[in-house]
Amino acid sequence: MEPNWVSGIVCLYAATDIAVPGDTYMIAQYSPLARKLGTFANLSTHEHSILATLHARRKSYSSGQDMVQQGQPDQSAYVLADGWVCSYRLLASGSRQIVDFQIPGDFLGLRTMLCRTAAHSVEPLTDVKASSVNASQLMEVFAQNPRLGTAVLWAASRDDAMVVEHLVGIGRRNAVERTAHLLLELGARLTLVGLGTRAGYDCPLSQYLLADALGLSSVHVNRVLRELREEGLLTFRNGRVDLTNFNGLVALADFDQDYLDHDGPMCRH
Amino acid sequence: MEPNWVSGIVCLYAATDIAVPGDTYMIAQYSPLARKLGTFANLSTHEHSILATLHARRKSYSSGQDMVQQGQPDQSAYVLADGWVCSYRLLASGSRQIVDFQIPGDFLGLRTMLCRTAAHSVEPLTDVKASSVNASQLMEVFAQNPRLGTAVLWAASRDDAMVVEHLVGIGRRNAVERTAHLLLELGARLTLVGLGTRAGYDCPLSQYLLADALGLSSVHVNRVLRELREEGLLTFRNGRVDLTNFNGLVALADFDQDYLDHDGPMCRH
DNA sequence: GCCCCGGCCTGATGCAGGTTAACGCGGTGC
DNA sequence: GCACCGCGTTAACCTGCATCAGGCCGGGGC
Repeated sequence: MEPNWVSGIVCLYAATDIAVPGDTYMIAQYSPLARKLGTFANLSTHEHSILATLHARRKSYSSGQDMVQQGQPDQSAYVLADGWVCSYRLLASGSRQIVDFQIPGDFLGLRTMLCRTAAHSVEPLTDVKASSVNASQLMEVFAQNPRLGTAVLWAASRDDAMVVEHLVGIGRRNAVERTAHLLLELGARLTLVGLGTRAGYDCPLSQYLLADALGLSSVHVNRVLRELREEGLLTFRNGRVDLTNFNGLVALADFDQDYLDHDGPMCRH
Repeated sequence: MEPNWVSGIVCLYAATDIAVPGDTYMIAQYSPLARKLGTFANLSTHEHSILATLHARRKSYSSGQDMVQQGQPDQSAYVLADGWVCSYRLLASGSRQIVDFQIPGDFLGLRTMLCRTAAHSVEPLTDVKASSVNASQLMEVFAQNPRLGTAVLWAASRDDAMVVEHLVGIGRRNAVERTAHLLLELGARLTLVGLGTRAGYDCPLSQYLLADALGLSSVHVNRVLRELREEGLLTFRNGRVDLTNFNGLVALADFDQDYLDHDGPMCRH
């Protein structure tokens, strides 16, 4: 038998009870996914062990080789354990638009799993470790533990919010603001899974990739990065982003520090 | 008792059986929502009557007055019965980006309902009739009839696909292509609910609104519309869009006619 | 040693689209 | 009647970014 999306949504919606704080552990030892969900709701050891089952079928992919191709029907989703990935759309003109980057702890293709046809391609940017999660597996987790389900849906809706944020950025922010915003967002997301701090993070993106995500040419990305460096705001060199002046960047980019972590269903004010 | 998202998702996922064709009726008499979902899966009279219950609590809103404000927690969603609406984000700079327009048959704020904080504001562009749907009501529909639930989730994921499409457009298409694409997309969506044809449709959008959706200035939108008119591709005047040369537009905009209607979970090839 | 290639950096030039500033027109309030 | 306002339209000017073109550096193959 295959479980069922609708009643899953139904259960999840009611599942807003909070874990007993005493029932939690240090999260440093857990997977990025567990860390991420843990910032959203304290997770019990039992819940951590359920999450661990999602990592059962781990595979490796090397950079360059596509994981999902635009238009292909594909039913399984992935949880990214290690490495960076991007999802993008190709246009007839040959140019491409990167819709989002995925970092450890992120889901890949949750939506694809639902609508059965990939709306965009997915390509690893580094060597990648990911666990494939099929629908029934995920559904069972949801059914066993609605709180986890809520957390996962929260994560998914956070991803959507980021797509909207990129839309707003490309539509209404200039190149410098947009670049600063993207790099701050990546920083915030990486910090959530313990891979970055306010001071900076390691970032395997080339200027070409940044360009495709920002809707700019790589030449102009280069100029923008130089500007940001000369203004003493951030330095991006040798695969490392240093947020020299964090507050200055936040002001420049009109970055909402909260939108990534504090508006989940369990964090009502 | 309040039903629950997770098990709802779980049920929905399995619900891919197709309605018995004999069990359907002419759809002309039904609501836009029913027409839209009907193009995706034949609906029985029983299913139509369930859908009708969603329109129980109908309200009117007049253009100008906001329905949902950015950042406000709000738990109810809406089904749009009549009129046009837009969802947008305001920036600190004062400019705004319209994320999407909603037309009759569309849901408003499904995502907001899930994550409890509005990511963007919603404003009626015309006088509007909408039915507010709270979570438990929707969940009950899902529980009673998973096929309907699947259809609704399909509609929701189609909306997401459109946001991605807008992102791609703003990032990588020029003003003319982007404008043509948006107007074609609106045409396709309106046709689905019986409010348009390949020849054209009524459209209450001002050039200012188009500009905010396309990431352009209104002056430039004017130029672009003139170009499209002079090329004999489309005419937008007095609240009416005439698609003079439909195929030409599709070619110009690299418009994928299928992405709106034929990739739902029930339409696997 | 060589070449090749991917990534970074820079300058020159051109154009798409922003900005500002007008004008016209229909509607509406008084 | 006039004044006002929203919307469409156009022209003149300016600029942010693309495009083209080339140089630099480091790593890998041989």
